[in-house]
This record gives sequence, C-alpha cells and structure tokens, in this order.
Amino acid sequence: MIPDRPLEVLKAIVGDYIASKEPVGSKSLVERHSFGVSAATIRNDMAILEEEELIVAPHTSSGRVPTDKGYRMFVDQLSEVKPLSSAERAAIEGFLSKSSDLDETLGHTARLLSQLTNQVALVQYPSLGRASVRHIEIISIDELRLLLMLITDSGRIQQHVVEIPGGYEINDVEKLRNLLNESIEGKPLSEAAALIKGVGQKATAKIKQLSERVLPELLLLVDANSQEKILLAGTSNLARRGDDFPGSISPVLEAIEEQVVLLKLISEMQAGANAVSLRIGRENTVDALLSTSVVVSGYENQGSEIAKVGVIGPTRMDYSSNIGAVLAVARYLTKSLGGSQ
Amino acid sequence: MIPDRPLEVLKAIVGDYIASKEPVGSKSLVERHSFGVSAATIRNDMAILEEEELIVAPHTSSGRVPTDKGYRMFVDQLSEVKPLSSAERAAIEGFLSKSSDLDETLGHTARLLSQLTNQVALVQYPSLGRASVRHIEIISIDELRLLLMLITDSGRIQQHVVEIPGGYEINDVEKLRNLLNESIEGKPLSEAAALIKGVGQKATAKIKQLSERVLPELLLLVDANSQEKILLAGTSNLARRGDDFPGSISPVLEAIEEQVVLLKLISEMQAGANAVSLRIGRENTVDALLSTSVVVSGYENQGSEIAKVGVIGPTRMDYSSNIGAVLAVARYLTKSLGGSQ
DNA sequence: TATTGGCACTCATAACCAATGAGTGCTAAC
DNA sequence: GTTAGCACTCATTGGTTATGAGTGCCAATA
Repeated sequence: MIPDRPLEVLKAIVGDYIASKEPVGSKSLVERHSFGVSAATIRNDMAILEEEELIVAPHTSSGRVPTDKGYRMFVDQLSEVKPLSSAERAAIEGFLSKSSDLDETLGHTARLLSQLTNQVALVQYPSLGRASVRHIEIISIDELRLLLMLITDSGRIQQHVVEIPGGYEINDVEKLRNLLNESIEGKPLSEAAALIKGVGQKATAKIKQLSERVLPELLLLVDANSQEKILLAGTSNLARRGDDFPGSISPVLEAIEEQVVLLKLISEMQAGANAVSLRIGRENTVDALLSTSVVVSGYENQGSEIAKVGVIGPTRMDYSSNIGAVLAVARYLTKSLGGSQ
Repeated sequence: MIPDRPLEVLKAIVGDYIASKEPVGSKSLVERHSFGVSAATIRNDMAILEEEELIVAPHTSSGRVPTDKGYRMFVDQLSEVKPLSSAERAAIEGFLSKSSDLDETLGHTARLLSQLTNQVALVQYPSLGRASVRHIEIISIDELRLLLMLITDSGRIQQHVVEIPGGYEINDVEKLRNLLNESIEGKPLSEAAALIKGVGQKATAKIKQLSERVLPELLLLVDANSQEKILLAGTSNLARRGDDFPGSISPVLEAIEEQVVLLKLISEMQAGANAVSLRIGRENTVDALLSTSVVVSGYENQGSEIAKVGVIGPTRMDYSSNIGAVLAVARYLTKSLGGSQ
C-alpha cells in the first residue's frame, strides 16, 4: 500500500521530531538524511503520509508532526528496540542486586527506570490475585488489640490492627493462628476466602468470640481488589517536559497520581514478560492522558504471578530507547525476584 | 519600633497578595480595607515597610509584594490560625477512622492533607529511633531462604529476605526466634543492636551457623537511618501553582522527590505535637526550595515517638489556613494512632 | 511515470512602536 | 502627621510590519 520511501520519510520525521522538538520540513529532511532525491519529491511523499493521517501540519505552512497513528506505525514497523549500553546494564545490575526486600526492590526499580528513561516510571506491585498464602501471623499488641498479618509468597505483607473489645487469651490466639495456618498456608489467595470461612465453622466455642472478630478482618486483607498498588518515581521528569503538553501538565499529573485510573489503564494492556505493550496518545482511554504514551512490560515474581513495570511520558518520546529500557528493567526485575525464565 | 498602622498595612498586603496573586498597590489597598486614611498615607507606611525589607516592589512602579521576612512577621505576629470548618473536621474524622493499619493511615493522611490545603502534603513515617521492638518473626520461605521481620510498637514492619546457603533446620529457626524475642521484645530499638550481638554470643554451637547469617541482617533492619521514610501526596498541586515559581517547577519537584533532602530539612525543624514550625522561602537551606514554604507539625504515635506531617508550597500560600489544617490533621493523626494527649 | 526546479502563497514568530494606566516618590499645603 | 497634586516610570497591551520556513502546484525534464 504505502511505498517504501515514504515510510523511510516517516521514520526520519519521527526521529528528527523527537530530537528537535520542532515540526520538521522537507528541506531540513533532505539536509539531514541522504535520500538521494530533492525536497520536492519528499514533499510529494509527505503528501501521501498526510493522506494516510500518519503526519499532520500544525498550521498550514509549517513542518509536519507525526500523529498518534504515525507513532504507532513507527514503533510497529519501522523502529528497532535500542539495547541498553553496557554501562546502563551494569547500573541496573548493581542497583537491583543491593536489595532483597520486595518493597525496596520495587522502589529501587522505579527510581532506576525513571533515571534511565527520563520519564515517569511506574511499577505495579505483584497482584495478589494469583499469589498464595505463605503464612498468617497474629501478634499481640496490648490487652485489647492484635496485629493481623497476611504474608504471600510474592513477599508482600498486609497488616491490620484489630480490636478485641472484651480482651483475649493468648492461648486462644495461638490456637486460632495454628488453625488458620493449617488450613490455609500454601493455598492460593483465590481460595483463601472460602477456607477462612471454613475455619470459622470449625472454630470451637472457646475461640468463637475471638475468631468472629479476627476472621472478617482477615477476609478484608485477602480481598485482592483493595490490594492493587502502584509505585511512581520521577514525576519531575514530566514537569521538565512541560512544553510537550497542551495547556498544563497538572491534569496529567493528577491522572497519574490517581492510582485507580492508572491501574485500570495498565490492566487493559496485555504484556507478558519479554514483551512490551504500548498505548500511544489517544489510544489511552483516559482523557487526561491523551497526549501521553505508556510503555509497559510484564515481570514475573517467583513463578507465575505477573505485574507490570513501565514508563509514561509525552507521545513525543524516544520509543526505541524507552522500550529497550523497560524491557531490560523488567527482565532484571524478574531475575532478581526469582521469577521463571 | 514599627508603628501599628504600617503593620496593619503589611497584614493587608499579605492577605490581598495571597488572594489576588498580583502585587498590591496603595490605591487598591485603601479601597478594599477601611484604614480611614488616604492612599498617600498608606504610601508613606509602605515606604517604612520597604525600609524594613518587609515588602519589595518587583519593578519601580508597581504594587508591593511581601518578602520572606514580611511573611515571617505576618505569621509570627499578625495572623491567627484559622480553624477548620466543621465540614472539614468531619471529613478528617471520617477519613482517618476508616483505617487502622499504619501504612493505610499515613497514606490517607497525606491525601487528605493535600486535598485540604491544595498543597503538596508530606508525612514522615514514625522514626524507629525511639520505638521499641514488639516482635521479631522468622518465617520459612523455602529450603534456602528465610523471611526476617522486625515489628516495632509504632506498627511499622521491616522485612528482609535472607539466604541460608547451607539450608537450615526448622527447629533451629524456632530456637533462634525464641532466643531473640526473649531478650529483645519490648526493648527500645536503641538498645536492640547491643542485645542482638548478645544473642550472638549466647548462641549454642547448633544454631551458630544460622545465627551468623541471620543476626547481621537483623542489625541492618534495626539501623534506624536506613528506615527514614516520607510519604508524599498531591504533587499535582504544585504544578497547578506553576506560575508561583520563577523559571520552572521541575527543580522544586526534584528536590521534593529526593527524600534525603526533605528528611534533612524537616529534621531541622523542631515541632512538637500541637505546635507548628515553618520555613519560609530562603529560610530553607535547600537551594531549590528557596521560593517555597514548609509547614510541619509533630504527631505522636503510641506514646513518646514523634514524627512530622506537613505541607510544602509556594511562599505565597495561605498560611493561616494551612497552619490550621496541618495542626488539625496532626492532632487527629495522633489521636487515631493512639498517641498521648 | 517519477522527479525536479520554480514560484506564489500562507502564516507563525519576532520586532518595533505607541497608547494605556496602575502605581510610585516627592513636594507643598493643610 | 496627613493629604492632594503632579510628574515620572514602566509593565502590559494592541497594532502594524517584516521575516522566513515551509507549503502546494505546475510545467519541464529524464
């Protein structure tokens, strides 16, 4: 359908536009690239691209700018993933090897990725959906309160303080804990709710009162929905790119800070390990983000669970590099968390 | 030294400037306030204020703007803390009562405060410095790894995965855990390091190998410095106030995101519960923050520990309201965490 | 048929200029 | 100590005019 040279021209336009932040015209194109044809010919090619809605002219007589569709074609067919430099790879390795705690690892990852790409980085906590229960712990705080802890094999810990109005006996707590762990330890979270209720049935009269306070709270902890969480880093990178956004960046920042929105967005994006998924501009369902692009990849955490890591920035971003960085970081993250592959 | 009316004029200037974002002149001043004197007289007063460096004129012939020193005088001597509306108080109460988990509570607090003030809110995690150890837990992950947990009475949980190259026996783990808890549970963190080393001495040959792997990691968890942490919310509020900053907001955002900088800053600020401390403009030692003001108050967490909560925004902020909001939120936070008072 | 040089046209941007007006400092009178 | 009056400053606004990068189109060329 579209001949070769026009596509090359599109590639050049995207490249130049990303570099210069200025709409690019036919003349500067022939100067910077050796197409072996004249500017007029390039103009004809550009007419084709415009026809296909791959580029537009901001105003009648000015250079062209890629459309979302243009970027899409660029990443899908014209660009290649740019591998990281060995220095960058070394940085990742050094950075991630330092932390063995999940919180710490994810925090480091977010910072690292934002520095690598100069974009806002996001890291989704491993969803509890497919995780299983490693351990349930109940710890005495004082006469009236217990600390409830749910530890999953993804390394994530949920905690909740629960009040026992009438007080409790330490033996009962022990008993309840053992009961819980016996029936739930090692089981997938998806089954946990049912199992917890089962424990409620089995509970002897003695610990009935206690379990009636504790189990509902435990159910809350299990509820996977409330557990979704995203880490952000490098928000200031957005501000630095302020001119890339029409109007103000503040709605963009708002949308990003609104975890629910971001979670919905990235949950719609299918990306396994070793693969990226991206949304360009209007492909994002969120209004505030229609001049941003999102690049995510999946990472694995101890087996089959998957969560996402990526960056978000203006549509005019360096896709090749960013995709490379996201892929690499996701890969190292998987490795450092002991995922498969 | 400075007579009364000029001070009233300063108060009016600060008020008007905060409201209008425009330098305020003598004429508009007499219009909006009933000083009972003419504009010329006000001009004379303004000359005094300028002499004292409490206000400046951005350019030769324009209204005046408060200096940092002017704001300082305003908050110290002229303004009164504006109490929250009952609706706002209800909002706080409703918001904070919902969460009993420390992470959740602090997260909610940050969001709440940022919404209340329309500024960037910050919440410091209770420093582990004065906390004491509630419990030490060691949980088996797999044949070669253990999950180490340190739970403080501030409700904070530190965790770390530790590898045991040669594997371990579950009985030994049990033994070590009991040993640790017997000697450390309830003790202040400041003594924990010494006590942990003591356990190392007492350890029998059988669990020697295990303890040699575990105890150093535990020491790391205890190290209070690495535990300092700050939560931010409402970064987009800064962006919305973009015009309040000379040049770009991005260095400001950068500085704020740099936890170390922020921590240093607020640690220099002395603020007990029920009191605020504030830094205005150049009073901040951090370059990037010299056109911002920081308002913090202390909150207490289950007794004597103290950490800070506050907001950061442009020097031109509504001090009365923000101080009121910070104070109120700190108070509710203390209450909701079961601190004294 | 694809390419090219030429040319008239468009339009954002910058530069210059004058008018406006809010605000000042100063002085002399009250 | 206060005030009215006045000359002066200077950011802001609006209008007018180059400037120039870039375009679309056409006729000529390979």
